[in-house]
Amino acid sequence: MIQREFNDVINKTRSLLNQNDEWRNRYEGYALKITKNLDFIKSVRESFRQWHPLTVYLNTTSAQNAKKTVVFDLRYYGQTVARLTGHESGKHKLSTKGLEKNNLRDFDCDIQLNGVDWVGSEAAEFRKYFKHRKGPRKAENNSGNEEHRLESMWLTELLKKGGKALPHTKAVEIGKVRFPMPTPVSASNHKSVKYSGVHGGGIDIFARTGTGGVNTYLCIMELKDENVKSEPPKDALKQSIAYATFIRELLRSEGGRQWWTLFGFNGEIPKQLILYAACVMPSSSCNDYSFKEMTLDIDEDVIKLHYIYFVEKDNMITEIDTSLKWA
DNA sequence: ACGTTCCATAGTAGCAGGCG
DNA sequence: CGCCTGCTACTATGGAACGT
Repeated sequence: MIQREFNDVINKTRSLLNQNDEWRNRYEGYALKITKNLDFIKSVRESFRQWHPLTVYLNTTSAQNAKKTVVFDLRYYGQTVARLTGHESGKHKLSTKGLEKNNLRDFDCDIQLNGVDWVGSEAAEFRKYFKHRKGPRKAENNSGNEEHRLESMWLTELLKKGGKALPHTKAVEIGKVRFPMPTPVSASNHKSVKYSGVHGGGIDIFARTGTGGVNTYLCIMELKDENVKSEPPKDALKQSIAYATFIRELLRSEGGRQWWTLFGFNGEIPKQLILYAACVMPSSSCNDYSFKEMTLDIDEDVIKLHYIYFVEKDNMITEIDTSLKWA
């Protein structure tokens, strides 16, 4: 029975998280530091504009270190092409250090920036280059990047102001910046979850879904760039269930209350926490609907399973087949 | 009816590009 | 360089949708 396989993932993940509990203090520290820096991060983010098609990301390390300056990643089709260092003074700097090789290889971009002014002509030149460049990476070395592209496309979709493909679903951000949520477990090999400490896997797409109040749930989505027999939806789901299990344990841990706020909620954590775990995959003949409405228990809390099968053209979502009730 | 969160729409401000 | 114009990221506001 497939439900048993899913429950095994939960039990395995919980047991790993109990055997290795270094993550508890570590993640509590993350939440404390990030919360402390949050206003600064937000103020820097609001002090400059995001230039389409470049998008701004913030990682955990940078969020923790963001006291006087904050480093954002600037990504193009999901790939980092530059770093923006925001300063209290508003004099932000742009640098391509360490990224030049791939920028040239993947995007034919030979512009090298060494901490130039964000408002200066060199930075403008750089933005302009990507603004006018058409399409993602050059095809000959695009292997491995497809998932990044789709992830970025989905985040853009879920952060749109209106007319989004998946209504009432919004990506979780930190200080109004895209934030890849880390975990201490690796679940990318669907056959076995393992504990990986600081080198754990990240949640592909982390969102809130619902219309407000107790009717809004965190949704842990695992994105795949293919939907084929060898890597079917249920394997992606197992991955999202493992990460959802971590989020459940995190929210029930010492630092849980602060994470709840960082994730975008004002109130207390509900007595019964409901988390959604979903696979996000291109629609194909392998679409699986068998786990629709399936609910898995973690003590008093639950994980509800969902699917999101989509059709995409030119980096835009054109069709959606989902169990999320808002679509 | 209230509280919460997301959505739609209109208005604002800052950038890019064109032109002299 | 400075001015104008169109475009777009962002903000503000009011409303919708849900459970309690």
